Amino acid sequence: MKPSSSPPIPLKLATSDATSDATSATKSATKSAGTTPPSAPSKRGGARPGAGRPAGQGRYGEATKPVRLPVSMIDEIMDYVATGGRQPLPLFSCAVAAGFPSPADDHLEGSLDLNDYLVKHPAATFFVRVSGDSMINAGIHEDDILVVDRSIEARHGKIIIAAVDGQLTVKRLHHKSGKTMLMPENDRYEPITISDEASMVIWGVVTNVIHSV
Amino acid sequence: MKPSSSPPIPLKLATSDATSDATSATKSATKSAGTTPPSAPSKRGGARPGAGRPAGQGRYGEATKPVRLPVSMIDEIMDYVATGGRQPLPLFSCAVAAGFPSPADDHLEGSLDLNDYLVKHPAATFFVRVSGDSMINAGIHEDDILVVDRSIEARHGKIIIAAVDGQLTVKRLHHKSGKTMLMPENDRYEPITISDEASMVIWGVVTNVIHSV
DNA sequence: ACTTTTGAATAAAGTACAGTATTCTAATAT
DNA sequence: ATATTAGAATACTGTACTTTATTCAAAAGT
Repeated sequence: MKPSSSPPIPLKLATSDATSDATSATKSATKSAGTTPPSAPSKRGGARPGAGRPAGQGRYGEATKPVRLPVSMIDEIMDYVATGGRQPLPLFSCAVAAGFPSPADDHLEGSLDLNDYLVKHPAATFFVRVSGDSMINAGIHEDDILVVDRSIEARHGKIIIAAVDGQLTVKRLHHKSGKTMLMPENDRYEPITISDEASMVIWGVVTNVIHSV
Repeated sequence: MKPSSSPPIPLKLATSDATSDATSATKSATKSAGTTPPSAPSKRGGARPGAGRPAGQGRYGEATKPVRLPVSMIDEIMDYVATGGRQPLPLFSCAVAAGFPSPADDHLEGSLDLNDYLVKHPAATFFVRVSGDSMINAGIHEDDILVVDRSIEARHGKIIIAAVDGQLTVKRLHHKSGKTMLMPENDRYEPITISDEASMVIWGVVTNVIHSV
């Protein structure tokens, strides 16, 4: 699928090459000088400094440099470049503005890159799609996507992803007087007591919940 | 693979300049073979097909091609390439596995790229940081980040970002019998009736809520 | 027989170059 | 005076070419 909805790069169509044969034109003019009166050659477009194509008129509005890239990634890279690279999108805030009516800038907090914001440890991060509503009071709903970081230590009170009896669950981890429990946040569910620590494998700590409205 | 099976004639042009002194000296020494016996040159490393550096031994393990890139993005691109390009992280699911104990693969749903998932229209998307708890029952908490898409039509029932009297708010949009209202989802707040449509500017429709646990 | 040395073969990498595209102005035409 | 045109200047672009790096096996050494 090609989600390139916004083409910010103006692609210029290659026109045919009628205009660019300066050399041959000059040559023919020089050659024809013998047959044509010497005054014939047009004298338009005088020689002068400052003529020529201005810089920054290229596809990218700036200088370019050839770089070698693995062939398998070239398409993806071109896409990446065409969409302006990593796209930190603007971040606004609902905070009460100083005066009003308030221009957009009064609300502008800066810009935000989702990957930077949500994925602090790319090699240790994965996602989990939620099923069930056992953590509804923690704001975790069915079909939400959880951002999970394996590199964060699973401490008491953290919301974790754990495999219990081969079943993947999201619960809040409780360590209390030597006992380990997995606490749901929904009155209709009961806490799970972990009698044998070996029967539970903690996959990681939930850092964010992504909910679709 | 390589359409040109015929080996091109390897012509080496002596273009080096810095070494020209030494080279020419050596050359002349070598060339003036009168001094050196013709049998002298070592015969090791015999000529044979199949010798040479194997393909795929380069930095990327595959063929490369020079591509022109805007200079301002080269560093970023090299980073992008070095990290393996866009990194769709694994997505798991809590769904009940067929058997157990269940290996991780039983839960693997695929992979997910956050930007693809959350930002459908990059040019029309921005983020809003939430303040206040007027939408708490919609699962929107203080300091959550909202993903907002300007290109989605603000219909009745959608959660929207609107500027009312210069104040940015998130509410559910109600159109009812010709009246427009902004509905909070928290009993402690009152609906806002929009008497003058001109006093409200709808910025966009909320598509996702990102919550930090 | 085994190890070490050596140069050819070949791929990788970077860059220079030739060809192309574009703009500006003087010369010409209206 | 105004509009049009042609040509020079110069930036953009892709790729061919040079240079560098690496591997392999034959030859030489032990």
